[in-house]
Amino acid sequence: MLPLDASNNLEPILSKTMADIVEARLRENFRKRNYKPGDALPTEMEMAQSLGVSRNVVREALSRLRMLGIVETKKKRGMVMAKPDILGSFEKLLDPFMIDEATLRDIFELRLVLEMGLPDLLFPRLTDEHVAELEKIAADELTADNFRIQNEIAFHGKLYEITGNQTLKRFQSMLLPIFAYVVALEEKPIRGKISHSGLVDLLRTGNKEAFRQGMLEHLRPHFDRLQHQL
Amino acid sequence: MLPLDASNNLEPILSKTMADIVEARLRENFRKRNYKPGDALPTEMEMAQSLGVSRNVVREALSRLRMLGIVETKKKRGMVMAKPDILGSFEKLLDPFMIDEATLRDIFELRLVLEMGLPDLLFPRLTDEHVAELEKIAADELTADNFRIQNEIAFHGKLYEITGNQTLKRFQSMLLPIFAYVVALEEKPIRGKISHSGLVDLLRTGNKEAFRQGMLEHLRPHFDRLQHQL
DNA sequence: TATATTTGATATGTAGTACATAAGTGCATT
DNA sequence: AATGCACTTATGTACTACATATCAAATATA
Repeated sequence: MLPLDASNNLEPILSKTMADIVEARLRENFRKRNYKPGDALPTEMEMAQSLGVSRNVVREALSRLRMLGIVETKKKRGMVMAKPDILGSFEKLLDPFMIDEATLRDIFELRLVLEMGLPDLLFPRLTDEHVAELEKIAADELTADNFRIQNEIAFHGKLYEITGNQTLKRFQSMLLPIFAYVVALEEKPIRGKISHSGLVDLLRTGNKEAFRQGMLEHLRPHFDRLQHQL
Repeated sequence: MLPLDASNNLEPILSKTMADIVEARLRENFRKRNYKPGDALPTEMEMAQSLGVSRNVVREALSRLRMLGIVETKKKRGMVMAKPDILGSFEKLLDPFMIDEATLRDIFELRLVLEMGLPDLLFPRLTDEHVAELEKIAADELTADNFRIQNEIAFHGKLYEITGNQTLKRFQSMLLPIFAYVVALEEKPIRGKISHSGLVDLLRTGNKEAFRQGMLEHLRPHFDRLQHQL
């Protein structure tokens, strides 16, 4: 009655638990049958019986899928597929506290790359209102140092927001703690030669590449740090 | 004996299960005590008793953390903290099959942004050997259409690889299926004016911005599609 | 007939017991 | 000291029991 399917190409012994196997089988099934959000699923007992395991094991597997938002359960109604909030789940993992330094640095670089590629999404969707909003934020740039980070976040966050790409915006928000963490690890905070106001001016010219170069200057201190690590 | 901590700012009623609560409490504890990989954890029974819940509930919560690679368990040795493989877990979520179209499109754009920001990581770390490897891949560009996608993947994948940023590289690999999926959704496959060979030539000049503009041309068909959706 | 109420059935959520299995620990024997 | 044995312990799995929420059908009511 072992559900260990014969397709089990003998990989490194790694002892999978039943819950692991059931989880995989369920995912596999969902995909094969092309379940869509809202579709009803069998009951826990039915799954347990058809897989030949205890309800306990099935519940452990379902608990995982539930956490990821892949399925939802109501008391009597049974289970239904749900549309998982990918980024929400991803957020649970992006805790600087449990990421090794090498990966933190990688993510730091990833953010820089995003920032440099952003203009190509930004400019096609930029309006005068957007520029006005950015200008307002940039005007607060020179207040007390306590709020400097806040202001950084507000300004760059706004840039992502303007792209209209919700996923990108949320992704950036999630990277913020990591960015802050890595920056805090390093020594003195240096400002780039180009300020937020300078960036707004470049935006207003409508010259995408000029803006990109401005952004590069704005981020220069961070890029310079990277060089030292090579 | 309700473990519902008072810090529970009253959010929408959302009925959390005990497993949800225990999971949150455990994470909270791990962070508070600054557990590091390898540190030993209490036994399931101890957790259950100290939290006032059944071992079943604790196991469901631990099962989730285990899936994410946050903890590891051995038969008698008890549990220890582990270093989670963020991207590995993220991969489980990035299945085009269960992501809604809006998000798919967002991710598609995200990839384009990455590609356009890449030069700033690429050039500082580029060597002659890298260029040679890219050239070799580009040479295969014009073979049968069956392999065109393969070749695309190989070339762009190589670019990410050259950055030396493992996380970025893996992230890009994970986005590939989504990219392919979205492209397949759209109509005719059009090639940009600039081929891979053209990009290699630009690389060789050492002119970062020229290369970036080349990349923009290479990706032009994709960017154009975006415009239509605005 | 249509609406409201009650009742019953059902699936999930939680608790608890039991036992198999793996893996340390320490004792005993050589 | 090294090997082998029994003992202990924590996880993995199975099973039972019951609370709770909710759907559905039957009943009562206007």
